[in-house]
Amino acid sequence: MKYSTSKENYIKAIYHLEQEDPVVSTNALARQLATKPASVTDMLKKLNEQELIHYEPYKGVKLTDSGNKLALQIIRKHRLWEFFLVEKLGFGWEEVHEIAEELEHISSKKLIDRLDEFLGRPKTDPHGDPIPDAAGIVPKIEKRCLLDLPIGVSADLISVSNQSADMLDLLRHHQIEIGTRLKITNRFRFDHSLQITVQGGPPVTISEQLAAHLYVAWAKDETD
Amino acid sequence: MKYSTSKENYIKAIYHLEQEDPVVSTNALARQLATKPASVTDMLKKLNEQELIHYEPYKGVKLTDSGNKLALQIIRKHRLWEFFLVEKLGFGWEEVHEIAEELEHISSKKLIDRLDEFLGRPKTDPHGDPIPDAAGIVPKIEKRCLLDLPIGVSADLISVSNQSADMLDLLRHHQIEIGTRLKITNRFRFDHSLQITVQGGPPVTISEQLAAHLYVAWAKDETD
DNA sequence: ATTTTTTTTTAGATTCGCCTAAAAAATATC
DNA sequence: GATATTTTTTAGGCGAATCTAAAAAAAAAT
Repeated sequence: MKYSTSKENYIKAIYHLEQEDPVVSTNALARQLATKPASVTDMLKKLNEQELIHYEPYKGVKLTDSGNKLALQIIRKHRLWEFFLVEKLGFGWEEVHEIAEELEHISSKKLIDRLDEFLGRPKTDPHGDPIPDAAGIVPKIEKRCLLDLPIGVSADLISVSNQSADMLDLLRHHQIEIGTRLKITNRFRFDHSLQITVQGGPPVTISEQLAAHLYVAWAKDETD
Repeated sequence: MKYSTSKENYIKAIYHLEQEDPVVSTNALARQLATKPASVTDMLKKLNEQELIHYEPYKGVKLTDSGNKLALQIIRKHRLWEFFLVEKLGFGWEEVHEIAEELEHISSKKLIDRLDEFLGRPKTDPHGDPIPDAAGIVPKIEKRCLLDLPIGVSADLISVSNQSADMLDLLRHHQIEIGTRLKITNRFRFDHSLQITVQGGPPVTISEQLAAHLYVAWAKDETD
């Protein structure tokens, strides 16, 4: 089945909003899609007809199984293209989202499977988000917020939950990227800022705001 | 400036039809785009407003300079993506056209310039058609129809002017591809079929129809 | 338990790209 | 040069996706 770009964008938006709250509201969708609630209602009726969503007036919306499957296909395409753009074409993290928003609507399934293979079947995109496989299975990645990392324990940066140019600028300034080893050396109670070391280098201070967007993995016994 | 996929398709179609006849008719466009003449007239008015074409009712249509530039950008994208699909993802000739028809409408200019670089700035696509450069300059490729090749002169296959699966199937059967060295060893007057050698192998016979779609290059003194 | 506020839906338009049917212009034929 | 044929355009409509303004339903506040 082929769906319009617009419909695919709705499905993807519903998928992402469902992660926060299992029932998605018309207003939330309108905000996410930068459109008006009235337009959303129109579209929800159509998606409901096509059985991509469960929708009852005034009661919010959920993806059906086939809606979920579709969402995962689109996300798979988006993240594979992002990986391609960064790893093969040398784009920076912050540039790729917009381009991938277009590429994710290219329909050929064979294209995406070949691309996956060409890229070496990557498990995550450049921001560390997991790439669903052809069957729609999302690799589970063990990760926790940097804020939860105990003092003195080394951990590797797995993903970042904000990909604005501003944030990536700050990360670059601190020479932090995916895979970088971090260790908390001190916590300041006043503003909850953290003193950390980056790749074993000298300690630097980062804000709680920044740390809240960094996700890391560490082994239980990994004390260095 | 950003144009709709539909408009880009019109511009591309006009460009291709202009190669045959410098003035393009409404009917020819409708045929090419698999649409109705009335729809074409509607669109021509809009393209005229946007100064992509010169259009006067009943008098046919021509691209303006900016229309021409746009057409070349689209063709550049199409052919670069085709090259990518064949050379990097391992697609067969006959599969790539359709996919490239979608990819050619991705808007990022930076993407296409990076892709060009990644691919090694190829001069031709997998069918031997020239790829315009970023400035819209089309490399001139010396080539002549195989039918015009004198008997006994070796020549290399430069391009094919038909990319149907059926044609490519036949080429594959004869083990002919772009770059293959061909030599005519005999011509049969009855049906204008040709006896040729492929890469110096044993002589085989091909139809006039097939030969008419094969374009080759040979040096004046190249007698082997 | 009313009233107020917020959220959501309905009603009616608009733009885009396409359609069919009919009219008008250009071209070909006698 | 008048008539028939073909090509092109006009007129009026339709579905998709959006919008604004107004009505209706749900949720929050008093």
